[in-house]
Amino acid sequence: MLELRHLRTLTALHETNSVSLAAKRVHLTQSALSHQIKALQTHYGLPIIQRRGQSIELTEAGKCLVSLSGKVLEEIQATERDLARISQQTSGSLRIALECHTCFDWLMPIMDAFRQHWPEVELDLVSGFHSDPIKLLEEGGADVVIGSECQKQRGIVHHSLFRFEILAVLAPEHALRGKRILQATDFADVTLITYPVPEERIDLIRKVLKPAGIYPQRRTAELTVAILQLVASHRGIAALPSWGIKSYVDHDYVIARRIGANGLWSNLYASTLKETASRPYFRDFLTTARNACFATLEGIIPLE
Amino acid sequence: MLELRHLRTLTALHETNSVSLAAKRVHLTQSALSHQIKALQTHYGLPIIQRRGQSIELTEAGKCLVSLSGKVLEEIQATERDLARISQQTSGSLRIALECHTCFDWLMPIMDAFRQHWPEVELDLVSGFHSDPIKLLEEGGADVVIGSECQKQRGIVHHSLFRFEILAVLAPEHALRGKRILQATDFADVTLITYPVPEERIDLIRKVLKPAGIYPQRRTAELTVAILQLVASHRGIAALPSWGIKSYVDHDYVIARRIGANGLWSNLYASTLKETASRPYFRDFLTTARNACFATLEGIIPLE
DNA sequence: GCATGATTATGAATATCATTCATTAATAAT
DNA sequence: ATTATTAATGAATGATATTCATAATCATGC
Repeated sequence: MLELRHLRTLTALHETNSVSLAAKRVHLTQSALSHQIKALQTHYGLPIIQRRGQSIELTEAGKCLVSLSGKVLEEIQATERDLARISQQTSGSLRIALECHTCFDWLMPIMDAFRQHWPEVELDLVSGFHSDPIKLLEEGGADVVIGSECQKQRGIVHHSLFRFEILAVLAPEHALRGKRILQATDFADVTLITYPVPEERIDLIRKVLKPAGIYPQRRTAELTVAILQLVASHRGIAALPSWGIKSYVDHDYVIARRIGANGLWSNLYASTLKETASRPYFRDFLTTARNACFATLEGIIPLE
Repeated sequence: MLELRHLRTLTALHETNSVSLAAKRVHLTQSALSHQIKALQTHYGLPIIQRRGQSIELTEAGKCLVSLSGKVLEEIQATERDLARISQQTSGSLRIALECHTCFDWLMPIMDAFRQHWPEVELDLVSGFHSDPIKLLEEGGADVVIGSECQKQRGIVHHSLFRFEILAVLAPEHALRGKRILQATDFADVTLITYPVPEERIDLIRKVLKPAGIYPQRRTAELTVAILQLVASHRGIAALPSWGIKSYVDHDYVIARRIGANGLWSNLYASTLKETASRPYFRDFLTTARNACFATLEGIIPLE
């Protein structure tokens, strides 16, 4: 018989077009999803998915169930908000500190929705640069830190968001355009365009260039668009999340290249104090953020 | 985590105001529901039900979840209809034979809804009296028989609908009005008003009067209202399902009395051929009928 | 008031069934 | 061809919902 877990699986399948990726998304194994799918198919006597070579595609029946899933899961979320309201756990503060500037891109619409749903929660972005953002939580300067840190620390909980690839961004006519994959040495003689944060917070430098002993020139800009403009006008190369530059790449404004054979990957977490983690409005924020990211951002992978 | 089974349970609780009755409704034990409820309550940190002496009441949180349940379960049913449409198992015939005339009362609105949902299914009521209605199924004269028979028979499936009480119906000023419970002997000198069907199909006669050797006068009428009119004008006593006379009793048009210490009870089944049982439109009809009956008719009890 | 019958709650045992594990089959890329 | 991914499958496992047995709670009748 149909259960909510099937619906959750269906949406994941729909958004990933892959059984194994969808499995990660719902924190199960690929095998579990295969079994679920098979059970559904025999139950309804209809194929739900169709193999299309490597990836899969949803059949008409599958899409039917996905659209059901969308409606149902939203209604459940809404009801759970109502329940929080009844238990009067509806107010508090959610001040978000961002470690990575690009995250503004996907965070904005989520914050708008959040304000609608939790009018009594004081929602804010913590501005300015902070050398140790996790410290902000303990000091009471922020309630959530969105960053790549996930060291175990008493009193702190790290909620996984997703894994994403950082790509090198070049002008379309750049000399390196011929290479499919860039190596550390390719950065020796270029200017690196970054956000105005210290070296150790730039993954490309910390994980790739520094180990190779390469220290390129740097130039900074505050906004993603500004960085891309500099790149497009041949002032240098940037390294940005794949989803942050997608639309610019699609419009041939810039081109993107993998860094290293396996690519340069980074993880994103939403870290909070233990007490914040159990607040209904934070749980709602978290699931909304995850759903929105997986639905909107291409090329991201679930963590754990 | 919330699952559909919880929602199904919630609606059952809402409609019965009793854990044990709700348990029967969803074909589980009372204990299972108690555990489910407890799990939900600890999960949301809110009480879902409240004991009110013998019965229970839903709290605000409970009602919240019930209204969710209503929406969600309907959407699922609708989607499952769509799936049937995709698998093209959407046409056929559903000719319904009624063993008990009173069933018109609840069947009518269900048939109307059914026509909307399954326009390609030929829906009909098989008219006239039939001595052996189950035979109609084998002969191909009907697709569903709604009656109280449930003898095992190869090729036939009996789908339980509900259990209900048959009450004696009297004029408010009737001589027997003082008795809370009527016995077989009380029927010795009265006229029994029934539908125009043979004795063996009238539960009161078959189960109560015949065993006691009592054969009262009989008078027949085609329609329930006609029977009640005769009762109200002192032409005799009738024996009808509790839910069939509720509104008349509520308006003091007639009064109702239990027959025998434990009451006279009867079961209702929807019987079909095995092949009909698996048709999506029949399954939809069945769940709709059950839901509608349990939601509308008071005093009925789930079977099995 | 006490006993009785009916209802709900609870803890331990059980059974069910979803999930994982270990493999195989299928597909794409080098 | 070979290797690397991905999906499918059957058996083993593990989690957990359900039942069983029982206690607690509450109305009702005597």
